[in-house]
Amino acid sequence: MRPTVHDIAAEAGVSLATVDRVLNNRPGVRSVTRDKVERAIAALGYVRDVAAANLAKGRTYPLIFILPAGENSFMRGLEAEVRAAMARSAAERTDITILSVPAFDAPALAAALLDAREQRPAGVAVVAVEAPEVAEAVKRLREDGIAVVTLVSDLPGSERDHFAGVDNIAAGRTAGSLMGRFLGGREGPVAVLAGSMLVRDHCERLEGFRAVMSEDFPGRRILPVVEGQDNPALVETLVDTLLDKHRDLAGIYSLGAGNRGLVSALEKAGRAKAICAIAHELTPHSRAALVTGTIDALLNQNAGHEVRSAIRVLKAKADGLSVIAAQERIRIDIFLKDNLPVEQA
Amino acid sequence: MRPTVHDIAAEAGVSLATVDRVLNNRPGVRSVTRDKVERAIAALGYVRDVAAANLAKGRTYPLIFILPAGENSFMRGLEAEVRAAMARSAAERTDITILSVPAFDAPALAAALLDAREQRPAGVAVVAVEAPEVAEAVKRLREDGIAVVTLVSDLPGSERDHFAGVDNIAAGRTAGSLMGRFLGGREGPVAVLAGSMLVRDHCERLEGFRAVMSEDFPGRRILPVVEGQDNPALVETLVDTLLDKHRDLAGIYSLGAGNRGLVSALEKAGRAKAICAIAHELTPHSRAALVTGTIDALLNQNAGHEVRSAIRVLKAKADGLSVIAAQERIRIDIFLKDNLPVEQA
DNA sequence: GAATTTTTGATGTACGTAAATCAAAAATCC
DNA sequence: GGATTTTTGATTTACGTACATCAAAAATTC
Repeated sequence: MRPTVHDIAAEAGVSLATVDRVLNNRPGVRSVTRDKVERAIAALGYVRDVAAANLAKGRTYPLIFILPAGENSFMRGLEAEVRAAMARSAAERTDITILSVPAFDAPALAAALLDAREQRPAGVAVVAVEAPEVAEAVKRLREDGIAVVTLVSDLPGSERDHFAGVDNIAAGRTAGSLMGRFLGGREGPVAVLAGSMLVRDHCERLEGFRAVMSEDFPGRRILPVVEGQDNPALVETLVDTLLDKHRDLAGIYSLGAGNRGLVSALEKAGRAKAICAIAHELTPHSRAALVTGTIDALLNQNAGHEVRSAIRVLKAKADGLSVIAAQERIRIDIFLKDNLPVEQA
Repeated sequence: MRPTVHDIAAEAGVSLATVDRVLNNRPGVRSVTRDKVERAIAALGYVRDVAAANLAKGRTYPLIFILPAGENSFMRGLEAEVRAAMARSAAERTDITILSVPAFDAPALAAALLDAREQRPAGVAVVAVEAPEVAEAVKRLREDGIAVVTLVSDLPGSERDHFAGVDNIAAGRTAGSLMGRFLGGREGPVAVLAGSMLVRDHCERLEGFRAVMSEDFPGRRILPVVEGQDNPALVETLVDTLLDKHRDLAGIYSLGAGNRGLVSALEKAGRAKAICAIAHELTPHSRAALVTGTIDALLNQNAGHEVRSAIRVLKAKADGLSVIAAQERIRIDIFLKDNLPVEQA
């Protein structure tokens, strides 16, 4: 059987109360006694029963998630995952609130962060927009002892505790590698479609993509980036123009959202099969396009994993514990039509 | 606050003892009373506090993992993950034992299963070899009320409770898709290297690979399968022969283990860059080969996920609970040199 | 060495559930 | 309607930890 506090008390020859004082860093223990207890803990290999401890403490973690509003499928999926986590809140001793802010709007985001601060949560998870006022707001939260985790899109240089998201430079590189290889010897330039250069994840994907293209496929011409604001209608118009202007277009890398617009533009023009399209995020729309062949490969970050990781990290930080970075790393999934996960109900 | 058994008792107007009888299916409750309690549970949205319940029960789950012996890197990684789970056993209330059997040896595996049965565990996880005697042994375990999960390689048609592994047909299809696209218009046949056709996972990968090649890339010639027994030395000899015999070889799909042999044969022959190699499982060796470019793509199943899923399922089955299949689905990871996870310490 | 402060022990309650016992009440049978 | 069986209530103990209180013992100070 696994040792308990009683066993430690017996082993160390002290009372239960003293063991408790040592375990929970309560004052009033001589250092010799403390040593005795710590030796007993080490000797028996005692580990606190977290379930029993949480039960006794009855502690809960009030957390706030700040997510962009709008019809972006990925973000709505992310929100669904947060709601799923809310359903588990009883078991996980969390108390989660969702705050919605306009997409790509730094002032609104900063205001929402300060709003969140008023509620004195244990932690805040936020899909960041890169701006000084946002970084400043994050700093204020941290000063109040509120843990802050950036979600999906990071805010480097700020004082956030952790970033729960994928390595977007690697994602861009992967997209570049796939694009280069899929195109093989085929002629023609490649277009890049982003949401907004205000968010870090998009910038990084672009950086990674360009790096691989120039290193490994230097002959391929990359057209200037087009920003679609993650808005399907705008994206469709932009792609219409691209297709019209570049009759020899070989590939499109869509590194943001708004895939619906991309897909309908390609299909409308009858160039879905001819053009190699690589996009991000597995949503019902992008999934369908992958199956029909309009999209050739999808890079995905698992929103569920990201949300669960953010919660784990926030709880740990709120308790002043460190996290095992490797364990919280979010992987980049690559989906072809052949390895799509079965659709969930 | 979340409702407790006391709240249900009050709401239903019965005693705590009666609530307990209903919750734990104990006898001696009239159906009218049972209904009353169940309505109260539904009305209050009561969910059992699993942590508290486990604490009170003090239940542990004795589990046995049966793994193939030998120097197969993937299997050793799998074993390491099982050992990691053993380290967590206190927190998870499991008591895990590992049994090692020779690889691809059905009689030995069947004997090990019956051995495991003698220890009356709550559940057994096994890397299956497909043979009637193995299926028969699994049946005996199930008759004794022992939960059985196949791990990595399945045993379809047997009475196992669950398969914790990837969809290997999809994995083979994915490999085929990548191979076809990476080769593009390049000339030359493709070789296929397996471990043994005695294990289901290898058969299925081959099936998926051949299906995609004939559907999507019908012009490409696929050479007859070569079996390397997951043995690096044997694999190297076989690949030497292949390279010698087919001077125009365009690609190699290695669907089993023994990547070390494949890599050294390719590099020795100076044809590492010219031949498109797709292999399975991320190990230190295959990782290095991916970085240098000898291997072009790696398909991977995350051994840690598989082990943890197997344990969750075994615990649930031991308690007679059902599992959410979608939640236990293991994904197929695709790694290129650009999206390799950072090496862990 | 007496007074004071610090350290330690003993004990009890709480968290939410499981499981058992015994008595009381209600339903069923003849 | 009395005897019997079934159902329900009341109460207790336990799981492993947290946390509080009060008294006793030990160490420190003057």
